[in-house]
Amino acid sequence: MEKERLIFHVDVNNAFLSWTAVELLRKGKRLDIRKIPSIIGGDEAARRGIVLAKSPVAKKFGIKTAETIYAARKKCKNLQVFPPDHDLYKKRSDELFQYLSQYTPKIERYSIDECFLDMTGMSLLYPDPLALAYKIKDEIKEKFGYTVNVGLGNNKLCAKMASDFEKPDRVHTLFIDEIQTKLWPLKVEDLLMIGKQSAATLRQLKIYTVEDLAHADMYLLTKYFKSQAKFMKDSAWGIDDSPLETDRHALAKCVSTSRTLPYDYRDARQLKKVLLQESEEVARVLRRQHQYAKTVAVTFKNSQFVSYSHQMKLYNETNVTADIYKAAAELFDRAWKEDDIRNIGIRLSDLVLVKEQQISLFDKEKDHGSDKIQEVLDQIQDKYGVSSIFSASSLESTNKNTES
DNA sequence: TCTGGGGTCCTAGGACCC
DNA sequence: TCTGGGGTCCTAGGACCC
Repeated sequence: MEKERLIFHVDVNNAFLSWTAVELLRKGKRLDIRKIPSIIGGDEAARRGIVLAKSPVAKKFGIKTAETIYAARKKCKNLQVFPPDHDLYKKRSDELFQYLSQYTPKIERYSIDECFLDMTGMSLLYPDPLALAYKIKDEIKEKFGYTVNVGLGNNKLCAKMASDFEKPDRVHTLFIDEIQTKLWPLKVEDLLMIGKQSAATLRQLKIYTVEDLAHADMYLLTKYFKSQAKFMKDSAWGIDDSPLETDRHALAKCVSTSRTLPYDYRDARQLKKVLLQESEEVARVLRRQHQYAKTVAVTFKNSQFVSYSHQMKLYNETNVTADIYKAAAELFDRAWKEDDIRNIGIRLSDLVLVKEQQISLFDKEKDHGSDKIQEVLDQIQDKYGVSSIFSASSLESTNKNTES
């Protein structure tokens, strides 16, 4: 018989807001913004005005993550809005990951503020899992000044569902023998991977709770959810065999970036200029990870909030800015509907770790040469900023096509 | 002062091949 | 005379996560 697994899920409560609160206190601010109606929100003037995180008090006013700050203010007049600080969040996230790594090397960084820990077979070291969970929770509070929820389960799904139960600053379990009492009473949309669309379809099928889903007719589910049906039904029974992905980041499957523009652009040159900057950014991420991309995509969101995209497969994988920009510019020319563009982005996918070397020795040498040059350029840019050197030539040469 | 940004995975349809 | 069909690759779009 296979041994039962034991998984912890650690989830920072209101991460962006908590981390900002701790930082403000550290800098001498008296007020703890976790205790007032407050949110972390994007820059409204830059048209990024949505709620990124909310305090428990703000939540009581009915404020929801991802809604507009405008809407949030309507719900709460004296709402305090603080800007995000992504560098700070990255630092806090690294720090937390380092701290948790002392308990097990089998740790998955699921997102900036969530980790899975595989504590299977560690009963000699930690005979009481629940006590360990409380220790972790309390240590984090004492050491770092913010609270977390810890969920325990026999797999990732259950651990994650458990950490979501009651917040903040709590430890919960959802072991396999607790599924019927703790999971089944929940609304079906509370289940991981059941979003708005799926929930709406399920409602039409008169499936409202996780228990309803657990007993739903498989034939009916399959008709509406195809291959997802089995996954959904398994979830309702707390079944999940997925392994921890300890090197998730190193094996990224895609790298992307996009910008909401300060106003809607309708000028090819202006839009391509943004694409060039974005090409540089995503290319550098690839180079840092020693990855190469085989597929390049350009994504658009127009003033009507309609999204569309075009992608193409390259003959040779690359992480060179000029190659990526060239592909992006070509895709732009093919795809852009000459509408007003609110957001434009680049996505690189089909990533590989090692470049498949080209036919001749000569090509190899050449590639090595350009890799070296690129490395030096990256170092200079790291030191003096991205705008210090820029291959303006690549912009000029590709721009000619659309100028006229 | 309306609606972010970075990801993963799946599906459907067309092209192409045998 | 009445239109196979399975497999693979590629692209566009969408659902879902934090």
